[in-house]
Amino acid sequence: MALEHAILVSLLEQPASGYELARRFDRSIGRFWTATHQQIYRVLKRMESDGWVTAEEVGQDGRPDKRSWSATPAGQAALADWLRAPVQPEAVRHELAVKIRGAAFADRAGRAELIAEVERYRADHEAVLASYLAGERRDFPAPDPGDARAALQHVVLRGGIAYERMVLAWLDDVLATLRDLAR
Amino acid sequence: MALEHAILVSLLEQPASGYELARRFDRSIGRFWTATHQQIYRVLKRMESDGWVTAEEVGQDGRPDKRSWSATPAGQAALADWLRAPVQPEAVRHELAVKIRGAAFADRAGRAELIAEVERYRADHEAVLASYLAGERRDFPAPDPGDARAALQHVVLRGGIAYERMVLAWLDDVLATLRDLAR
DNA sequence: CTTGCCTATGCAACTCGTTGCATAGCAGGA
DNA sequence: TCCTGCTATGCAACGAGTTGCATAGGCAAG
Repeated sequence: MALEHAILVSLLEQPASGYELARRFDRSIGRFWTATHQQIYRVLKRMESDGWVTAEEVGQDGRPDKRSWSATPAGQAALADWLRAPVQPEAVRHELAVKIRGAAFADRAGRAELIAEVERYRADHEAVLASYLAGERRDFPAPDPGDARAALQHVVLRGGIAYERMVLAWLDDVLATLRDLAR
Repeated sequence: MALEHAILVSLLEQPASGYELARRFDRSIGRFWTATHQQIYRVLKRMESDGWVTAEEVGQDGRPDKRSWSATPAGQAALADWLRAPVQPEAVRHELAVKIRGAAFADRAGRAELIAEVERYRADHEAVLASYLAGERRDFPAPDPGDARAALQHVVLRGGIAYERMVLAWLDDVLATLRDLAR
């Protein structure tokens, strides 16, 4: 599994507590790798016993103490090994595609409800695209050819933007098809 | 979970044995919903006890007997209920994106190996796109406005085609970015 | 004639991931 | 003052998904 490696990347970019990691997985990283706080805490513990990460107790005032995690050299080496391994074929789970094919076996009312649901779904993706574009303007206003980390983060973000644009165009195609059947 | 519903859609399109379903999940349906034969057999059994599907023993000569499954009216009703429910947010697991951000913490040699791996990955997606386009020519040579099932299958396939084209364009962007860092 | 592959179904063990719950201090609003 | 919500960590139980293996007949190639 690769959750370990996603955590390593995140910690190398910036050390963090389990809680902070969980929020990153809700926001930025979670766009291409989801994880709940439970998984993160459990995996961090395993990674600690493997020597991939170390924790430092950080006292805070006005807030509970936290354990700030960093990747160790052994962790970075494990990441390097994993980078060299072949990319696993993705396990796709595209629920909406199943529903669209399922619409062939629904009645008029069911299809009308599906159209409404696709519209809601489309609005969600429009919001995601807007937040990606805002993030791009904020974090990458001018390309810096010397900054490898920024260049790599930016190309991943461009992938997210391209994905969302593709999804929106396809959803328009889906809506046109569904509406055509309703006539 | 939605594996039940993916199976219902597939059986409504065409009754099948567990084995045949597994092959469909390897090929066409598996492009947007993966499942192994183990999962399929187990879920079919549960669906049978829920009354969503029924089996018919089919003797074959030259081959082992099989159990041909069909969706029941109760199964079709369950599918209709599910179609009406909100689409769950997808759990994205995009390993390559993690690796690309991880490349910021790899050395020259590691990045060179990642470039080779991305090229291999790109070739895979090029092959998938070619097979989609061949399938489109084969199955949808001329649009038939009266055939709802075909129209819906076609729009899902167009989604797959759009996805693969987007991925290929993005991988070119990724390769250009990685090669730029190697200079 | 043996070896490997395809059809066809299934059990058992395991890992991964989710859900529900618990604790605990502090901040801000009704 | 009480209630809600945020930071921060974690246990326990469950369900989903994977991996390895087993069985069993037929077919084709070497």
